[in-house]
Amino acid sequence: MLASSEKMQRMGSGASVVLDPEHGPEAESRKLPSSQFKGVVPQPNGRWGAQIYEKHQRVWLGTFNDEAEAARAYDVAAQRFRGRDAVTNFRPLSESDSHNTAELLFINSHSKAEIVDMLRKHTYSEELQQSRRAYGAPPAAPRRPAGGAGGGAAREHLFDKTVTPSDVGKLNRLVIPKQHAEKYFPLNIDGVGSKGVLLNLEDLTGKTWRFRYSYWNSSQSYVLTKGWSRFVKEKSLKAGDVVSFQRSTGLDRQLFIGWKPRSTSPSVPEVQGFNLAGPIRVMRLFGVTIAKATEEEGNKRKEMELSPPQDPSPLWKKRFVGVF
DNA sequence: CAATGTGTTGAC
DNA sequence: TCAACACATTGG
Repeated sequence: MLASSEKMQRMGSGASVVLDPEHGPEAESRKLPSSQFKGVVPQPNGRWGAQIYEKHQRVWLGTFNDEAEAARAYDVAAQRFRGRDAVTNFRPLSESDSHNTAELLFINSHSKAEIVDMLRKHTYSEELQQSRRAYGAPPAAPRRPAGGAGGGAAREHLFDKTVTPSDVGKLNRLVIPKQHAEKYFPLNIDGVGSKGVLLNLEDLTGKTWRFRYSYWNSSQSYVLTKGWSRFVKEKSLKAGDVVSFQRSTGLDRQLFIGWKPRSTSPSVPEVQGFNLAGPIRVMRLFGVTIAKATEEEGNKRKEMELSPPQDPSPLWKKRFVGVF
């Protein structure tokens, strides 16, 4: 929604910078050349440092030979620290582009500390590259039919959901329980501003399913929307069936989706360790108790202005040492 | 010794 | 929040 306001941004002041009005020979090269990029500061040795501020404190993002490289580092950090509407040097990263989408998801899937660490070690690009193979993977990325045991990386089970009638109804959406959504599919951090991303998940047949994943402010819930109905249709999903989400533990963090039929047990359903407990009623999130009714249609409750699910960044008090 | 990045200040 | 600046600390 705010995309239009993403102008950009060279620092205004830079233009008129007076390059050292030398008084005379005495005026040594004392002044360092200031950068025209936001978050970039000159280093005595001619290199460039990148930094971002958070809560009155500077977070050092490392040093770089190339000024623009430092600026990009700042942009990445800004994206992670401040979300979609961060003011950046280059990026407005449109989420409609699957390529950028992948990067946004990558960024938001890592802690601030992790992102900063990558920037400082100059490994960000490399790690992003790997993540691309899992997420917004272009059709060019073929995958093994993940079937059997063998070979590749193992999968870790993320979570399951027993689908509700509305999950398989005409609404074309699957509600992902908040607790799981925020743990495994982190979206943009400032409550609003996240328009969702595309998730690629592979099923047992090796087919890749692409779902739009976003947060609905109106219902305070995370949902899979676009693409979901096709999955429901093809798998003939019915209320009570269980869908499960897994992820490769390998370097490529390919996501997988599976499902199994409803348990035959009439009372408390339970299948092979699957958590088939009923709908969530109450949960605590970051110390806030959240009441959540059963997923029903006319559940039009007023928005209750929860504190945004802000990343609890614990380790940004002073410096971050040994945090990684 | 050179490079890094922290301490600190003042402008915005 | 932010960059400028000085320099203590780090690392080879």
